[in-house]
Amino acid sequence: MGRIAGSSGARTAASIRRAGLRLIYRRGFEAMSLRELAAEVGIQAASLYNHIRTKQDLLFDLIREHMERLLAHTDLALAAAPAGAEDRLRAFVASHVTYHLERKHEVFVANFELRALDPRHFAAIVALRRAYEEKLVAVLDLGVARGEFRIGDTRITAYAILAMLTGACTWYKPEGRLTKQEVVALHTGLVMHGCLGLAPTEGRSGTGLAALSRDS
Amino acid sequence: MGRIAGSSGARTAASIRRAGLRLIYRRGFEAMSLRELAAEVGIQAASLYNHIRTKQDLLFDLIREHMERLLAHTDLALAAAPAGAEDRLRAFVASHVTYHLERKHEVFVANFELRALDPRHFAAIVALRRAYEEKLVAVLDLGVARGEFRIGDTRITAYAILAMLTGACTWYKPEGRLTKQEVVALHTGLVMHGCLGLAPTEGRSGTGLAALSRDS
DNA sequence: GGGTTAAACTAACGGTTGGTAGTTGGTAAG
DNA sequence: CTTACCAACTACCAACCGTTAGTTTAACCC
Repeated sequence: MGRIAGSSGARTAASIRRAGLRLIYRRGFEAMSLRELAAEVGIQAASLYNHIRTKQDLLFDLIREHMERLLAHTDLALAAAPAGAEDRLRAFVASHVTYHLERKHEVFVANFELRALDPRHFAAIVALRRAYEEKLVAVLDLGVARGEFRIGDTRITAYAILAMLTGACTWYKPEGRLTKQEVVALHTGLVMHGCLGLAPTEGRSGTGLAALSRDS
Repeated sequence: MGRIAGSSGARTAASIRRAGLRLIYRRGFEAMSLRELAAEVGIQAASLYNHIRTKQDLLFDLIREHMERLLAHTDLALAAAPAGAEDRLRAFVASHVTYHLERKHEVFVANFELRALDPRHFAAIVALRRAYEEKLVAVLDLGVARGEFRIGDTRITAYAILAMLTGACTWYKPEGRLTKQEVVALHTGLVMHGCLGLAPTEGRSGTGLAALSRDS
């Protein structure tokens, strides 16, 4: 048999990427075999090589593409936000959560299959991640510089915020109890109050509201 | 060759678990081969089967053991805490972060290799995870009932908090810039202020402190 | 419509995988 | 001091892995 009637390179390539993402998400990169992927697409395993260079390259491309889209999305959101730190943090949180809730598979793969990348590819992705984290750190630094935020260490706080926000897409289901907007609002509330609050105290404090007013 | 001079079943079994945990953490469960594991332990692959039933069972045992230890650790911390919601939340956060920073490998495996479990084992672990989450939800519910916490949805908030706290052990390094105590303090601050603050508002607010005082 | 290219196929490669069978010698209880 | 058991070994499956080679046919371009 040769080429199949109606087949199109671009369509097959897209199908491979879509199926690959889903399979890696569900079974893990190492656990997914190329025969399995090919079956999902509806072609033979060897035919995959008309569209990908290696299995490793497929993973790398998927992750890199996701990271670049994420960076672009964030730049857009931040560019549209006012100059104030609180507004920018709000914009970042909303952008991050919204984007992540809509890209569950990509997020999972990009976060938890990094170790399957070879050193070269790994370094490239880590650089992109770093660039992304830096955007949040910059917002937090701005807030600290302007006296709007009370936080201990902006980098660690950024990591904590990102972990919290990203975590949402491990349990979020579109048909679930909460709407996307509610999830965004809830996380925005947690982050804003976490950052606007007091610096962590080592001692005991009274009631929450008392502790808050102590600083205002 | 038969049994090797000085070999002991208990010691080998422990060595297998230790090496297995490290290898699964570093390379992933599917990527780790039993020959690789055996080499790390210093025996032949087939000899592993004197100590484990299957590869799958090794993973399950490692995760289950971790979850049970985590539950016990938390129970202890909560039992020692006062009855107030804020104190109990503080105790939970400190317990969780401390324990997790010390068990980086276990945490990673227990969180990200769940999909490698077959349905039976998967269900068992999910039940344990649920039980753990429930402990935090209970603390949050208590705080809401006593009017100490201002949060939207206790279950989602619990997920968000857990994601944030657990995230710490993906970047924490014992020899790093911050001490364990500082990491605990920082996360405690974020969580406490996040929970003691306002319920999330949909509109825009002024400065952070103004927003806080609006509700107090 | 002839020639080129794209995209599928079949067949197979060397290597690895988790797991089993059967054997052997050290360990320890009686 | 015997004997039963434990924990290692060697040897070997059948299945599967990612990948390559070579072939065939549909689609596209001039």
